[in-house]
Amino acid sequence: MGPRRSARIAALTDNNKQNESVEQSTVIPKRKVRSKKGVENVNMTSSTSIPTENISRSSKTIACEEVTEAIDVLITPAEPSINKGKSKESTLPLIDSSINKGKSKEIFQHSDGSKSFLEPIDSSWLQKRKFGQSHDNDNDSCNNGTIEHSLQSNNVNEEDDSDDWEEVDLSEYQDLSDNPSESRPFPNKTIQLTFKMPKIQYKYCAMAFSLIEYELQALFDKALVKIDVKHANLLTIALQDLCKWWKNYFTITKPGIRNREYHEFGEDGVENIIEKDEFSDCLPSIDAFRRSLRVGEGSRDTSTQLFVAALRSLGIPARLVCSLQAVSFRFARKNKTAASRNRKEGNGSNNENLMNNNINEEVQRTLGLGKYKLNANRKDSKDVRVGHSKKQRSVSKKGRKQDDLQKSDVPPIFWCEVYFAAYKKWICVDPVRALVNSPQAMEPASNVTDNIMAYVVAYEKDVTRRYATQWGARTRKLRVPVTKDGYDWWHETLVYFARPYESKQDDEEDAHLHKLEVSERIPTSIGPFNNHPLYALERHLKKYEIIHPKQPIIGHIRDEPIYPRRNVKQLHTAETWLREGRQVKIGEQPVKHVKSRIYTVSKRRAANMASLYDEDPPESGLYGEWQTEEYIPEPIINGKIPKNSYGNVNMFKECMCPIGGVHIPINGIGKVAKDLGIDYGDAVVGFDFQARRCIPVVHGIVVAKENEIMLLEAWHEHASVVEAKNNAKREKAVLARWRKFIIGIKIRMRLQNDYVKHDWSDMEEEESEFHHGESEGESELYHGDTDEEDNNNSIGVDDKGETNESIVDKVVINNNDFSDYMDIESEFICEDKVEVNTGDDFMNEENDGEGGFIHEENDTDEVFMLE
DNA sequence: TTGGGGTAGCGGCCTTTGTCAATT
DNA sequence: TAATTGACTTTGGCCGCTACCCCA
Repeated sequence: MGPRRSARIAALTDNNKQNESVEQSTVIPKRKVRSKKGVENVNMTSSTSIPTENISRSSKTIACEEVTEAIDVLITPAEPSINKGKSKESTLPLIDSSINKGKSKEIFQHSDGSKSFLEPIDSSWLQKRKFGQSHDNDNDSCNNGTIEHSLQSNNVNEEDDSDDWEEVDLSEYQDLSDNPSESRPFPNKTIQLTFKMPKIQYKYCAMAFSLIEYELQALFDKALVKIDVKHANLLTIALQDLCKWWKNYFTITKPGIRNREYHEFGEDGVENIIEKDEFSDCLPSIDAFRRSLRVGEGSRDTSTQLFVAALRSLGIPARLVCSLQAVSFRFARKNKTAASRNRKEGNGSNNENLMNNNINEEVQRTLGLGKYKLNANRKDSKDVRVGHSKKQRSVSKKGRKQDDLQKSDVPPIFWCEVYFAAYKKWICVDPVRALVNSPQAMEPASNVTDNIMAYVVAYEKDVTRRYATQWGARTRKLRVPVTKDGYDWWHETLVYFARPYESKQDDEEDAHLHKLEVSERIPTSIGPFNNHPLYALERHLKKYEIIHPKQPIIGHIRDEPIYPRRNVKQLHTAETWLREGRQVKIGEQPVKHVKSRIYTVSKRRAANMASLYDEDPPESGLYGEWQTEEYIPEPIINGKIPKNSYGNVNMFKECMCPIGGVHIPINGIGKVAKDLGIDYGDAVVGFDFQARRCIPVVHGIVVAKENEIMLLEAWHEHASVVEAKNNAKREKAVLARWRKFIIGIKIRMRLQNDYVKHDWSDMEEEESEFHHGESEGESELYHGDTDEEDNNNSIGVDDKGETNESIVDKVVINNNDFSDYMDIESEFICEDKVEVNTGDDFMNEENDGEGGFIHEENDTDEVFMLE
């Protein structure tokens, strides 16, 4: 079996990192080598390595498997006499075909005490066998597409299948093998290399492998010796036979995963739903998975997954395909129907309606399943919920028969694909229904709600187009749509799972899928033409669309011409094209007229006037892109800026700037230009729509280029003058506030000096009266007869912020630069602190006093914040 | 069973250059 | 007196899509 497996894998390649490996395999020339003429001998030793290119490739391949431990291998020059394929040490015992042939249900006692019809996988021959297998696989990868080296000769019936091997001119290698000392690729010295040895992972493959009847294995061997159409056909037959055998072997007990609606998840959450699911089996561990294989029972999903494992054990490059049952982003249609029906009929109470809805949901779900039925231990509860529908009862009756599951022709969620190197294609294989190369059979009917085909993935690749016969008409619409700004959720998601490199095989497959997409058959009904990516009908055109040109006509449906979608063109008004930086060519007439939308007040008035005189409402002419050209701005002559009818310059795009002009995007600079006598135009860059009014957005001005420097210099000068003025204004305002603040302090102190020392209660009363009597600002008590006198009574604050009033013991401004307060003041919040040490502790309360300050208590100082 | 046609309901997009009074 | 600023209004109407129903 070993050498034949080598051949097989050479033809079809390793399948774990399938694309990469398969690509390598496809370049393998016709040459084939008898295992008798092997040129290498591999011994297992413990040493390290001089990795060769081929070996490193091998190691790479193995690394794709689940490997954990590394061992060292010593390669010595080949000894042909040993590798005649008959070495007893390297030859595994022959498989007794009776094990698999007709006696597959024989019961064996396993080491763990369990019983099954399978021979225990830890039997010695199997251990040896899988050891041989692993090396065969490894070595195949080492061949680099030039020659195959048989490392192990565990030759099962070698004489029998020797006819399958082709004679290859090995003169080049004959020398090598006969005279090891002269070998060129391997000099006459020991080469040590290291690679990782696969661990227990092969055990699972071996389990599946051991189940397969020997005739089937032989058939695959025969089919895989060569890459041509003849052998590809043989491989198809082998796959069909394998499927039939698998269908008989594996008993389907559950239908598998089904699509759910959003509301079904409720409060249970996804995990609980999965565990409670009656339709699929939740395999919590690899042991459960293995047990399912051993017993030969499980859901349809498990069946396919195990089948893929079996295929891989045969060396077939197979990959699992899954039609993801994503929860729809739309509302549940059926439920809504039922709910509305109940509403209309008005039968029963709300609770009854609710119950009916639930029942209807179950009915729909069950009907959607077609022939599926639950297994025996679940059926009772299900029957109760299903209700009294006649149709449903019939489904229920059918469902009791286990055969229904087995014979079900409802497309599964899982299936697999096998790579045919001869065709350079992945071929669909459905082990549940024993179908080979029937991709169209994988698509569920449109009325089935439990199986929605929207995203079909094969490992890391989206292969939906291979299976969706109505990709553009139906399947595409089931997906989360691409947003207007181009965000494609699905594409972005797949990026995380994609390999960082693309192989030749990937390119071929992508090209094939693309070909399928663009060659989708024309729909046979009207509906699917709506928004179809390839075809279009005139009736589905949107308001701002037109078909141009009206040739070619692809076909007709009910006497209505079908046009290619690429001929559907977008139309715009002349104004909209202008905003895109394009203008309508001279002499072009609108290709379509639409009723003008009445949005602005001015348009409404125009419409009212029209209706007053029984005139037709105003219309807008629409133009296609082919009727427009790039906007050509007018030139500036003698510094005169060309303007539109509103006295502005349209600057929706930078390319619309008048020739010889420059856009200065500074607001307010127009005033400076005006002062200098420079002609300018306000630059309109867009529109705002507020309260049913269209307001142009002006950003800067447009002037002649020769005036730009002069204008900018004047602008900077103007800006500095304005800034100085503003600073002076702020400074004045801040000083006024400081004056007010200090006066407030003075008032408090006077009050304290005059009243507080005598009687606190009196003070409180009088202060209360004081607050009521005085509104804000200085108290009249401290007003002089004149402003001058008043100022003399107040505390003066010089530029350094120091007071000249002796009654205040100390006023400290915690800021070195007084001017900073001006900036702060402008925001009406002063975060810097003014420390006031009055010597008395009379203001230990928060107060928004006459001076407009707030007192904050502090551990160490009295701190006030200006407001 | 499938699909067309009609209807209802909903969400979202479209619109494309004021006027007047108070204040500075 | 001219220039500037800010409030006003307040929400329409249509398109496109989907769900649903009825019927052929």
